[in-house]
Amino acid sequence: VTEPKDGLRSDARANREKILDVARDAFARDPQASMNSIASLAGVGPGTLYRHFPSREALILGVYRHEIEVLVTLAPKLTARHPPMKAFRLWCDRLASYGRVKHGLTDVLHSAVADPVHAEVYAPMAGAVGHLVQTCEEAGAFRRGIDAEDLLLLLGFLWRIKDSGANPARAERMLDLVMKGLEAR
Amino acid sequence: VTEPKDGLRSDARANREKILDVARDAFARDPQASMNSIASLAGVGPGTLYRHFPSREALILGVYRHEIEVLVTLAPKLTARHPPMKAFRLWCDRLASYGRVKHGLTDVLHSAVADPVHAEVYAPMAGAVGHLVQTCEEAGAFRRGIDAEDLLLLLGFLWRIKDSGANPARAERMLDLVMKGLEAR
DNA sequence: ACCTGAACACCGTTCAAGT
DNA sequence: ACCTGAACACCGTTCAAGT
Repeated sequence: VTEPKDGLRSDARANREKILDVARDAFARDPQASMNSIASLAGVGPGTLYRHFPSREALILGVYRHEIEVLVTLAPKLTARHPPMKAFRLWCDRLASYGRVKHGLTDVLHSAVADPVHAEVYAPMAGAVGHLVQTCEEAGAFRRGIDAEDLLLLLGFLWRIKDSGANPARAERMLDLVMKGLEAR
Repeated sequence: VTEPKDGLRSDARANREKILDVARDAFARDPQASMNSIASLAGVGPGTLYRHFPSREALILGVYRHEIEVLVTLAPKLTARHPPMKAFRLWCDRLASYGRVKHGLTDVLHSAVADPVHAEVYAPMAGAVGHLVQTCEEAGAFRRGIDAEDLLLLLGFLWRIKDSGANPARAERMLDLVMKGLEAR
C-alpha cells in the first residue's frame, strides 16, 4: 500500500512507513486525530513525526497521496473505454464513493479545492476534470465554455453528503441535476 | 445590532452583549479566534464566556443568528416583489455576498448544511430554499421534483469561492450553470 | 543522519471560591 | 445569580541532547 521512499536510512524508512500506516488507521477512525497521538501509536517521538512530515497537512497529504493519484489517472482510462458522458459520470461516482469511505480524504479535497494554494492536490484534480470536460465538449455532449475549475468546485457536494448509506440515491439525483446544466442542447 | 436578552441581571446582560460585540470583530478578523482570547478581549473570565455560550459553536451561532434570520426572511420578500426565477437568483446573490464578507458565517453554514444535526440553522435555511423552489415550480420556471435540501447542499459552492474579489464573475457563471439544470424545458 | 522526549506556548473547558 | 481565575488535560510544534 505504501510506496517505499528511497535514499533514507533504513530506520528512517521504517519509521516513515510505520507512521503512514498508523496515521491511515487513525484518520479513518477520526479525521481529527492528533499529531502526538499518531506519534505515540507509531512508537516514535513527536520530533520524528515532524521530521518526516513538517506539518499536519503534510501528513494527511502523505496518507492520501496514493488515493488521489488513483483517482486522477482513472479519468483517461474511463474516457478510453466509455462514451464521454458515461466516463464523466463514472468518474463522479468514484469521487462520491471516496467521500463515503475515506473521511480524511474529503478533508484533503476540501482544503485543496477551497483554496488552490494546495496545488499539489488541486492541479492534478483540476487536470482530471479538465480532461473529462474536454472529451465531452469535443463529442458535442457538453456545451462549450464549461470551466473545469468551476465544475470541480461545484462537485464538492459529492464529498459533503453525510450518511450517504441512508440516502444512496441522493448523489445520483444531484449529479443528474448538474449534468442537465452541462448538456448541450 | 445585538438584540438584548431579557430576564438577565444587568451585569450579565452587559457581559453578554460585550462578548457578542468582540466576538463579531474577532471572527471577522480570524474565524479561528480562540475562546480564551475572546474572553480576554471582552474583559471577562473564560467561565463567564462559557456560562453564556456553552460551546464554541454556541458562540458562533450567537454572533451570526441575526444574519441568518435576515437571509431567511428575505426569501418571501423577494418572491413577493419579483418574478420567481429572478427572486431565486437575487437570493443566491445575497448568499454569495455573505460568503464574501462574513468569513465566520460561512463556517456556520458549512457545518449546518454538511450535517443537519445543526437544525437551528439548517431548518430555516432549507425552508427558505424550499419556498423559492416551490414558487419557481408553480410558475413553471423550474421542472418538478427539485429537492430543496439537495439544492441547498449544491449551493454550498457560493460560500466556498475564495478571493471572489479577484474573480467576481465566477459565482455568476456557476449560478448560470446550476440554473440551467433547474429550468423546465 | 536520525531519533528522543522534555519543554513551550498555547487550546477548550471546568469548577471551587467568591460577591 | 453571576463572576473570577486557577487548574486540567490536552494540543501542535521545537530543539537540545543523545546515538
